[in-house]
Amino acid sequence: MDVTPILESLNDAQRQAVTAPAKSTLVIAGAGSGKTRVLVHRAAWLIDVEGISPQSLLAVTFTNKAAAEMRSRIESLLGTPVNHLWIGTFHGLAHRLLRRHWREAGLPQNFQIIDSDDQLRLIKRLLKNLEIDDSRWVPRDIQYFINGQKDEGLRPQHLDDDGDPDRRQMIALYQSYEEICGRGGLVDFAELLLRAHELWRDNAELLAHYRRRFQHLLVDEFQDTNAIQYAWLRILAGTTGIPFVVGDDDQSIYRWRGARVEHIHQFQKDFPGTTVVKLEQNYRSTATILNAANALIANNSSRMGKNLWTDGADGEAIKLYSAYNERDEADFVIGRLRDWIAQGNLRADAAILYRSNAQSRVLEESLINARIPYRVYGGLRFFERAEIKDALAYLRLISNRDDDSAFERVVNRPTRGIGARTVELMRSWARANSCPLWRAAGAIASDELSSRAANAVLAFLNIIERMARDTAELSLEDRVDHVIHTSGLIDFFKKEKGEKGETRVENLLELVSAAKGFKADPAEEMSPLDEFLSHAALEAGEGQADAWEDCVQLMTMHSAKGLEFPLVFLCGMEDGLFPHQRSIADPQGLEEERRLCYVGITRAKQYLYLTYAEQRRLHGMDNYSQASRFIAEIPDEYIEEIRPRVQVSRPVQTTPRRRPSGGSLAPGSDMGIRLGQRVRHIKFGDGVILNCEGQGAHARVEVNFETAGTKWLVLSYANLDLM
DNA sequence: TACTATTTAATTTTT
DNA sequence: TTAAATAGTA
Repeated sequence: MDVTPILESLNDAQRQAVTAPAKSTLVIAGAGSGKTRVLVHRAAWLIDVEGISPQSLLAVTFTNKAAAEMRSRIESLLGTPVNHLWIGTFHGLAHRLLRRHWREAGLPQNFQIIDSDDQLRLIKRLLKNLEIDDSRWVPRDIQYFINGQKDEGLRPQHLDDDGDPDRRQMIALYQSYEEICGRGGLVDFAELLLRAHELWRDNAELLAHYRRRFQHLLVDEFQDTNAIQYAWLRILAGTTGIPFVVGDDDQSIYRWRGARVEHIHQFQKDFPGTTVVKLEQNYRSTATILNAANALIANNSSRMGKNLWTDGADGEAIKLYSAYNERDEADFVIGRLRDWIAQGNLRADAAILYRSNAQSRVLEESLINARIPYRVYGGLRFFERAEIKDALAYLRLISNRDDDSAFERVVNRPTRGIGARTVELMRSWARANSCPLWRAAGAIASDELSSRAANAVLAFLNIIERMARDTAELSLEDRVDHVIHTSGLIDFFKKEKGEKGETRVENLLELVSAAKGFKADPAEEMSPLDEFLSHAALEAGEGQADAWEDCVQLMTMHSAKGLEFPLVFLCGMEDGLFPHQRSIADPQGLEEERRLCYVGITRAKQYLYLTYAEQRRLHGMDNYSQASRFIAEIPDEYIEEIRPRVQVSRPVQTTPRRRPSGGSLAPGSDMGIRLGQRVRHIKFGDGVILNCEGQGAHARVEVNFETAGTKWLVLSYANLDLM
């Protein structure tokens, strides 16, 4: 067997990982060290060299995108399509299992997957039903609680209230939520994982079957596994399965949604004799960038320990720009982008990264002014759009009348005279009889309702029944097409004025094309419709379609994970913003922020800019902040500070004239500023003016504050009071 | 029922 | 600031 194609392009460490003996292996793969490549080559190695059947391989990723990429790279490496190789997300694979074994899993055959939006609605409705005050019991908190428990593999009956009445209530709500889901055949994301785990736990034969089948378990982004995902892997591996997991403890940034880096340590305990391979050679960034990243992350405790290196050039120093405010910060970035583009570089090779989405606004405005095309990542995805979810809800009802979540969504959409009061009656009847809304609707229509309301309700029930009947024989796309028209959704959105309505109609038509392009897998034991609905829930689609044009990339540092760009800006490097205020107090939180910063820095291949604003408008309030502590954690030798281009530097107006009304300095005014003048700042307190420079809107003063130290402030923003 | 005024709160996000 | 949710009005 010629192993050259699989091994020739690998370095020693990568090769060691790829050819590791057939026992558990842990690969600690630093940023840009060829993590995916190792997984892909390992799969190829097992299949081609070790002669393992693709059937015996299970590859798990966190996103659909990563799964698709892995499959295509394996196939191109092997030079042939690989069938019967299971590659997917944890959720996708769990879903597959549950569809195959719905009976054993205790689910109805046509169970539906609900996304977090549906889940939240369900919880809100539940609170209404139980007449619980939703300001005391915040739906989001309850959702967080439920998902958190499920992520830990815990059912309500496993939970103890510890005598805490609040907790008891939470558990009770969890319980009620489960009942609703059970009644409607609804499965949320966390439930997919939990059920799949229980399926194996409680069915020895099934488990034995899958253990026999899947000998090799390949796992990507292992540092992001949560408890139930890890438990799922462990139960599948048993004592015979061979896990090959790849991750980077320094890039774990999803603790807040249940991910536990600790699994990396736990793994070595659970699988004694694990081969550990560290990939530390980086093929992405300059030495300067790597050194900075290494120095930063060294401030974290309990790491596996790892030092990225490159045999490439040092590259340029990291540039640090301290802006007056967020506008100035944006202008600075735009200036650099202009240079970049003028030098003939691709806009798409530049990325602006930030901690929170709200920061994109100012940057976007400046980009628009400068006429630089850009693309913001994140935001609503295709299958998450309201009109699409409406259409899907009709389809869900066609598939399953008991789906309360879908029922509530479209019962009066478009409006058909079924108001809040009528729905309320249905809810209480349903609650009293522990039955789905569909049955309740039929029941109250025949006695409790006024004839007008009853007619409206019956009309709705009829529409659904008729649609189900009339489309049963149609193809999926014709079915969708029929539904969006006869449901009245198209007409409803056509009436909506402005461009919004148009877009919504277009999106609905796009849904028909999506259905047309959707190829159902005949091997799956479900109807094409159910399969399409599952697909819609599990794969929410692209955020923005116009990825073609060459444009600057804007995204949060979280969404940048896994990507790389020749030119990167990390904006808003201020304490309070990054690290975020809400994480600053908690050591674990702070470490996670630091890892996020590490992720951000290591996105850059050649040029990295850090920028921060001395003053930033947040929530309509002016905030003054210090440079992020992370900047100080990077050794000076790697950083070059860029000073704002100062044109004139001379003292302004040395003789104080009459103060402006209120004693505060109006924007653009130079009044009252002289060296030695005592001033008071809303946040920094009292201080003395040491220095001034510039004029008009750009005039700045250096103030030595008694408690906050010396600072440069822009006069027109600082709102100093003369003392 | 639909539109408008008022209140409230405000990381990060994939499935 | 602003977006979303809620309350109040036509």
